[in-house]
Amino acid sequence: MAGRPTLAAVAAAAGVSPSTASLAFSGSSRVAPHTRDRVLAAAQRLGYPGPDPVAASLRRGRTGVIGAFIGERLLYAFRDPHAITLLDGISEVLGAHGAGLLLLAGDAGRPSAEQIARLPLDAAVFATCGLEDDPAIPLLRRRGVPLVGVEGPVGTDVLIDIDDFGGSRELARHVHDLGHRRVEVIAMPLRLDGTTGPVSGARRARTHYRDVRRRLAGVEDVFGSVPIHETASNSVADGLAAGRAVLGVPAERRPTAVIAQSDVLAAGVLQAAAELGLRVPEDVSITGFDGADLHWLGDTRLTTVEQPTAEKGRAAARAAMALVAGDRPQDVLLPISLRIGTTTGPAPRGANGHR
Amino acid sequence: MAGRPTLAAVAAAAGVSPSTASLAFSGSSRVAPHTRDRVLAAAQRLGYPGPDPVAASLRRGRTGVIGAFIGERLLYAFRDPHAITLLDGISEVLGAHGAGLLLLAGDAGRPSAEQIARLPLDAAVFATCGLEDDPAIPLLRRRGVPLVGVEGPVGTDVLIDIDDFGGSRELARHVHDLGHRRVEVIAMPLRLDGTTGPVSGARRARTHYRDVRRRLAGVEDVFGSVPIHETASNSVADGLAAGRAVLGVPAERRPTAVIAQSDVLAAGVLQAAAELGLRVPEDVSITGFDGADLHWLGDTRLTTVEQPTAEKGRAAARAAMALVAGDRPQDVLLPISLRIGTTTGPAPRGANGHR
DNA sequence: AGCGAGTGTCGAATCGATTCGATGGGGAGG
DNA sequence: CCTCCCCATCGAATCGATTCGACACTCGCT
Repeated sequence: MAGRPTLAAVAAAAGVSPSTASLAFSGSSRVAPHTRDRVLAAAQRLGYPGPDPVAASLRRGRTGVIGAFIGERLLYAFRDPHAITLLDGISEVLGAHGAGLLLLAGDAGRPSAEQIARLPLDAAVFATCGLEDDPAIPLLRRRGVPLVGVEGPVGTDVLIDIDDFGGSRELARHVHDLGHRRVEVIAMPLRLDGTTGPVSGARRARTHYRDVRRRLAGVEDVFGSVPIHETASNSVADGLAAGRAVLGVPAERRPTAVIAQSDVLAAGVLQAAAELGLRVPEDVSITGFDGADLHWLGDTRLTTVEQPTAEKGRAAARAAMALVAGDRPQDVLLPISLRIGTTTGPAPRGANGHR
Repeated sequence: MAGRPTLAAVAAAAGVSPSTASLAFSGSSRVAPHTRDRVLAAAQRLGYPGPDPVAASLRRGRTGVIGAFIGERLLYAFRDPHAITLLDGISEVLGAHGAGLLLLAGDAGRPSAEQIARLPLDAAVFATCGLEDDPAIPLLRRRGVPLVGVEGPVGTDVLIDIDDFGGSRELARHVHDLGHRRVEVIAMPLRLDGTTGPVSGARRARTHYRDVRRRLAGVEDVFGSVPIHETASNSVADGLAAGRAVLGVPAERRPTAVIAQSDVLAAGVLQAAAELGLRVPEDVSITGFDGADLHWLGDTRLTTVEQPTAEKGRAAARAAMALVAGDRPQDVLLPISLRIGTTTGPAPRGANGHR
């Protein structure tokens, strides 16, 4: 009688069997109100805090915990409003189901195998990491953990997706229609190795992230091969650095439009343009992707591809809950739309000469 | 033999007892290398993914999951770089220990009691919610879950704290020394009821958040009673709204200095000042609190009180791990320091008349 | 009064691993 | 050659609840 009271102790105190006590706590209608009250009173008296979640999980086979993988370290991932909104959507649905959200981030890139093996999970969502062959996937798969992928990884049970290619192409066409011919793409990391700068064809071909690859393809579908500048991570700071590199060149070599692969990167490029005294969109057009809420931009409205980020999160969470329940939910393809803002305009005259 | 293989099945296949197989997986030195290899080979052969975490948790009495309470909904909490940095610090330490971070947010303000009762937790950190008497605290306490508080809640086992009062007072003194006499505070929510606008004495006295209260007291220690404008949440948007209200009045009633209770709010006030054509710091001085990394401010360096946010998170996580291990860690008081930036300057002449 | 239906409670098996104390065998020392 | 000790392995209890099928009792109907 040293430790915390158990359900058995409560049952004994209430003069019922453990099974009845359990029924009383689970709110089953098969127990008489009178009996339930007696059990609850006994629990109150003994200071019993309710059934032990771990024991219940073992027996039930479900823990009520859904894991969310974020490719990077928390600090970096959450600099991105898009990632936060996505996670908020997930959290919203999970909360409504009484489930918990377990964050899986890594010190050095991703959660350790040990961590994955030791944590109780009913299902996992690959949220902000489009790594196509994340090593965690087979690990979890072997453990029988249902997997939901968001816009990226392969080998999951369900995929929540958007038309990256189509959206990117539509955006590129808009830029093309404005007369731009010298464009440059500022890309999110193509692989997880910290490389930055101009991207060679070989590296381009070995792009590790599906969303990155598809967005590139959309642009290339319109412009053909375009110069790509890779960033170390998807952040304003890296967008700024890339923007400086791409825009800080003699005017005749400077692109007239910069297509950033995310709004966060675009925000950095906007900063770089401001630093260099370039007017947007008169001197240079800048586009993003995501339709994130960049509150600090003030009046500037970024031309971007808007995706229903929160809904993407919700859909992912719903799919995860469905998988846990044993259903086989459908893949989801969410609509996206071009949003034309104030950061794109006609290409400057005479700027479209040779390159 | 239908479901996933169990440790017992592996043991049988390897020709050893379950206990030995368990030892082999836990990496105990008490098992012969030869035997371990045999067990591991059998596991490989059967596709055994390693010991079930839930069963292990039940037996061990520990789940390896630490909960983090964030007062608000994810979306709002993570708009604040300070909150993210704090959580990153927590995540860093937990990751190093192979523990997981379970996010506890709420649709409507906080996690439901049901959720708290059902989730497996070894300990919990009250991270970004300074609510002094959060109803979750007694709930968890009854369940025997060790609690760590960050700068706020009472009734936890360990408190990770900073000197809000001292820091705020030092900041206020700096403002006072610059000659400002007409100052106004823009406060984070005093209570969780969505009220905004000027704060009455009665409401001031019923401040629910400890950090808010202490920061107020620091200012009042220097300036005496000052007008307070309460915001609906700690966000740039609400800071902007408050800034408009406070600064958008005739110059003779306008404060010469605005003391915002967080950097995020201050960022909003800066925006409001810009909108109203007020120069900072010539026309109005603006201060923040936290020392967050507001990358979008460009050259503007906010005068603020800098706190070691990441270290606060790490300290909280270390305390949580220590509590789980059965230790009784000490409370932690972290140092803070005034950081004078470019947003404070001498009070405009002749502005300090009657109010 | 007898029978069937329905309701409330109970027993016992089960979820899957961990761990302590016991046991057996082999090697070293006398 | 015998004994003592140590090390690797094993048995069995345990963690705390859930759940299925069985059982007893009551009520209603004929």
